[in-house]
Amino acid sequence: MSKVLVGMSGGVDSAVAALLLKEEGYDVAGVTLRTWIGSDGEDSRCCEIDDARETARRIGIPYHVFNRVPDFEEKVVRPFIDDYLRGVTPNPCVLCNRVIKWEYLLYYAKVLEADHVATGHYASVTRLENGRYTVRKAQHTEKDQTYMLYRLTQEQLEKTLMPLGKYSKEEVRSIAEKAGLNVASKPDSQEICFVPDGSYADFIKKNMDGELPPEGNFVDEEGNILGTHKGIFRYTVGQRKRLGIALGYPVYIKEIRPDKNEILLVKDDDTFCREIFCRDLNFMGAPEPAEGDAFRSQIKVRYRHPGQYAMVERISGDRVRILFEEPVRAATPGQSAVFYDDNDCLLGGGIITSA
RNA sequence: GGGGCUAUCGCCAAGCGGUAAGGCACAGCACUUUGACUGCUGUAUGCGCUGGUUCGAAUCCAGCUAGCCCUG
Repeated sequence: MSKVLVGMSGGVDSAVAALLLKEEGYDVAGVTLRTWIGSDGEDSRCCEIDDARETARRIGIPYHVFNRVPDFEEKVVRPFIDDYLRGVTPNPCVLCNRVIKWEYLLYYAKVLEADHVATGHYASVTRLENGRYTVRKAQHTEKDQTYMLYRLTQEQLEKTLMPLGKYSKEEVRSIAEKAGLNVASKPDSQEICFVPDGSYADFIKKNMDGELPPEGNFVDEEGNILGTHKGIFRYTVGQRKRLGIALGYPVYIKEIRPDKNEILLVKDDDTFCREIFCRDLNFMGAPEPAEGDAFRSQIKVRYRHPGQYAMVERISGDRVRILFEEPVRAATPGQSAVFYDDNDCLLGGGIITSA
């Protein structure tokens, strides 16, 4: 019998993933990686251990908790803070999946002699004809989570099971309910797990070293000063709210310029652009393209983005140029551009450097 | 010194005697395993101040105050 380690967050999704695998006949064990301890001593929302343990007991599987707090701090939280301080908008979940979740899930799978790891992501692991592993978008596309998974390696995917790809959120909840799991109606997780109150600016102030980034100017495209911003780490491209500036019409952030400590504001239509560049590439369904090669692909520029067609051209070892067929809104440095084929399979992706 | 104009929510701004539009900003909620976007809801018992006319005034009248402009 094949043994599988299920990463359990304490939420419904991973609980049902464990349940389904158990029903399929796998030898299932539950694992929670403890990644964060809130300042008030509470567990972060990413690892509500009591709920996970209770669920495991209910399903009748062994359950383990492993401490990865220091790793998470170093590999996810630190870069998150550093990015914001340099005027870049990070996506910690994308990073965490590769360097924490899969990294340590697989490590413990080896220790516990499990053949597979599994999670409650809404996505399916698939092997393409070319022999490569990839993830396919969830059938219920509103919940599709493949965007967050694009950094996973072939080695990680090879051993991964995602049982929820065919299910809708409603079905998952109803399965949980039928099984008598107490997490059945638990609210969906949201926002950054280590910033539960959603106020990441306060979080950064509390956790950074050194001086607080200074105030600076909001400017328009002609260089006119429109107002004062409260430190670039508080802002992101495409942002409209909380600028504290009243021009009579809404304005959006087009660009954050750390070198001048200024922020460029434009009218809504001007947040669009056609060309962006990426680095830190990872190829999944697509084999590594040679330098100079280009392919057409559907691209998501943020988690909730329907996707738009573009040509992706590898312009150097770790750099790609993306030219959209239609302008894309508020592509943001630090966020990821993720490539898909027409069968909803993930081809690869990278981190946006400039738009 | 004389003449003129303007004073309505944090900003802009409708209103022109009948019981305070709207935009921006702001706040809350919804949406969301990132940041955003978006949507919905809320926000002046009061219209520079003091009197007066009127059934009724932000809207008419008088005085005062402040700012702006023109003229000496």
